[in-house]
Amino acid sequence: MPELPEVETVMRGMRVHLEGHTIVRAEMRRADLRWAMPPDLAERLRGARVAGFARRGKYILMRLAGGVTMLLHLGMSGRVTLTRLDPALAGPAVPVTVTPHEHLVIESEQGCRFGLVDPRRFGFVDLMPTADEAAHRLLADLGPEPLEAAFDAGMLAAALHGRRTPLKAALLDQRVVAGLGNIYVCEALFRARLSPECQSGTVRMPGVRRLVAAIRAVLTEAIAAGGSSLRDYVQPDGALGYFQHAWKVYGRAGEACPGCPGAPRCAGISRIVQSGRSSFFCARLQR
DNA sequence: CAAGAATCCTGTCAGC
DNA sequence: TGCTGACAGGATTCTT
Repeated sequence: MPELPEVETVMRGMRVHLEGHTIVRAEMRRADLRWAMPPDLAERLRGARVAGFARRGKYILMRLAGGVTMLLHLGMSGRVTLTRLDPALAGPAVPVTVTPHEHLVIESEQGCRFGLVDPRRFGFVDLMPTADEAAHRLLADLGPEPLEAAFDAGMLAAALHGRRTPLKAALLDQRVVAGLGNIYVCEALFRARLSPECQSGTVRMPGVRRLVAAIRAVLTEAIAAGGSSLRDYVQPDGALGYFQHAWKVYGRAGEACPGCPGAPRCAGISRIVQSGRSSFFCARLQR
């Protein structure tokens, strides 16, 4: 579920509430996520100081002072809750989540409680030496970070070159660019006026430039809005992201296209299925 | 090799 | 109200 903007929002929340803290309690309630959590996860977290956080694509990296990194992926339904245990400390006292789907709980000496909730259990948690982060099998093949300078039209054009797969599928491929998911690919393609069905390798340079700009813009705006809330995603403090109100095409099948007001030949927003996932687009505007 | 389908799992919602 | 089937933000693995 969570795509780059939601993962970035969660990571920032963890940074604010946990950085510099010392873990005093860790409890693994259910280890069998997509892949099993390391059996010794809880004991390796206990006593560690949280040194800092990073994000790579849709992955959160929590670095511990002892040279260990906890890798966290939220899958489709993963959610993080952060609550204050001590009501004397700043911030509202939030009731502790009661759900059978809270699989990992971490508490800090400074009074923060972290919970990982994931009903579908497509997410996962792993540990690795911080020095080996780049070589982790799930991180090693990731493409460029779309909000970093290295991601530009030349790089994207090279990644798309020779590909016959539909553009939609290429952009969902985390080796092409890291962090995009179904929602933001649909939105970026709409902004770039490119069809999700067009063959990746045939997109000309002006289109690739529009696409790079559109990806950057939609992600930047979504992060500023705290991500998109739908179904079960909320920010770690419980607040709703509000970027879902800014969607132009995602989930809007049958509605009028906001890009061609009054155009007689615009059939509105279409929904098609590509490699098992819904694509939303305007067939008049996106070619 | 590359493209698409199947798969993991649970919750929600539309339609009958 | 209750049941059934479709569908959901992901990413790997299996088929063609």
